[in-house]
Amino acid sequence: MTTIRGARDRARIEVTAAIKDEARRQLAAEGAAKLSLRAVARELGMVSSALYRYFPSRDDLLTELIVDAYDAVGAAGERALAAADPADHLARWTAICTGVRSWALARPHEYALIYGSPVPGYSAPRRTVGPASRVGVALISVARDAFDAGGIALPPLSEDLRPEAERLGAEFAPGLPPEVVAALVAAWAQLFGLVSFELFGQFNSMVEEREKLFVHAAGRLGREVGLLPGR
Amino acid sequence: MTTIRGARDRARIEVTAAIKDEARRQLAAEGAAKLSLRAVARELGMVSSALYRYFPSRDDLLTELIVDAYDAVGAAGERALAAADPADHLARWTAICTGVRSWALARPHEYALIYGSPVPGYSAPRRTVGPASRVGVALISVARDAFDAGGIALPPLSEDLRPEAERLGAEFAPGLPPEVVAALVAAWAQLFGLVSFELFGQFNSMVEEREKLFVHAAGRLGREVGLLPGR
DNA sequence: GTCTATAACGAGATAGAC
DNA sequence: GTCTATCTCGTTATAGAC
Repeated sequence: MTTIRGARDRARIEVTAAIKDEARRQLAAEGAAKLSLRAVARELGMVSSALYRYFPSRDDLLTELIVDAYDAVGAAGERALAAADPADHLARWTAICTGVRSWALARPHEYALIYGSPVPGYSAPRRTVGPASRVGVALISVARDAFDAGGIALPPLSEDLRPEAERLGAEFAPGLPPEVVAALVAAWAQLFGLVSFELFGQFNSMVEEREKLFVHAAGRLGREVGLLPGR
Repeated sequence: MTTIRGARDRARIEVTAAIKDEARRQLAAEGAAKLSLRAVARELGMVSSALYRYFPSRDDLLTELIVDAYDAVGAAGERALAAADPADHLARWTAICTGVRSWALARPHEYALIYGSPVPGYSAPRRTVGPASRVGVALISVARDAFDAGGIALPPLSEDLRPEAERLGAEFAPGLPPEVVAALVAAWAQLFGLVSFELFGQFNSMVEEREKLFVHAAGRLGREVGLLPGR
């Protein structure tokens, strides 16, 4: 898409990356709420006003970090999915889940940025929505493969939730029955509940074997969506 | 527990409450990372050094807010449980879940304080552990009632997770089989995944009927733990 | 055109002397 | 407990270097 034309463009890309790297360091040290353009500039030996050539505002820098984080966790899930046994739908599902978890454990502050408390005063713009859905899209793709390969059997949905599930399915997972769509949305949120509890310390001095518990729970989530192993 | 002796104690209690109220207001406006004793004092017309007579440090004030929040969400779950049909185990489970969700929707910033991103530089002391487990204890009690009333049937646990589940069960849910214990821990985390996704904006411009989806998912969580309706 | 630097604004936090 | 001097912040205007 973007072609690099010369030294000028290359320098711009490098400086942009340096700004984001430094911003991520501050994210880890102080949290997103205290991310400051001035501190980033100071650390890079620049003057704060120079940053505005690269990011029109502090919120735009935040948005870039958020989009990058969503893309990174999405890519981690997709990579894990690509490496899984293509014939085992439940294994593919669990692969996405463990891919997400591994990424989160490796980059806890970026995880907190996107799945933790909202940043006070910041409101995410539309362009975060697409990247934010990448993990969900990957989960949907596994459910669709399993459905196409042999159907998925789930108990019927209650009448009051079916219209919503049908609407969601039409928009995000066309072709999948509403029972699966409802289970998918719930499993999607619940997956991140497992990761957040581990990362945010709720399991401290309680759960020791976190990976084993996670794999177990992720598998049960897959079954909730109707997936069966080895099909 | 604490007996109120006179006007001095009453004044102390009132000031303490006023400090916490103001701190909670700042939590909502600026986030936990920016909670500042000075700002609280200023807003109350006090001088910052005076606050140290009530809270030895900013972290102690934070701890108090965290303990209060855990107690409040725990009490909300327990209250909802007490109001549910005692004969319907699945309804009792779902009652706890909706009680937690309602509390979270009513006090989103206190929810974020305890279930959102960790506060940079703050490390929760031991005394938060007890209050933090109240919701979990309520969920366990429902599972125990159902188990005592007629047993719970779940597929056996994989060998590599069983020791951990047995250890957890011995410590937190004695008498319950390890399959139920593992399901309980996972469901506990997943419940807050559902609430966090709704509260932290992941459902924005996506899920509309959030309560309906939540009730559905909470019921499925209860079934994952082995609960059946009306028993 | 592209970038950086200087300076300034209004708002707010902070440290220390008193 | 008060006051002040000095920091921080995001952001903008402007001027000049490449």
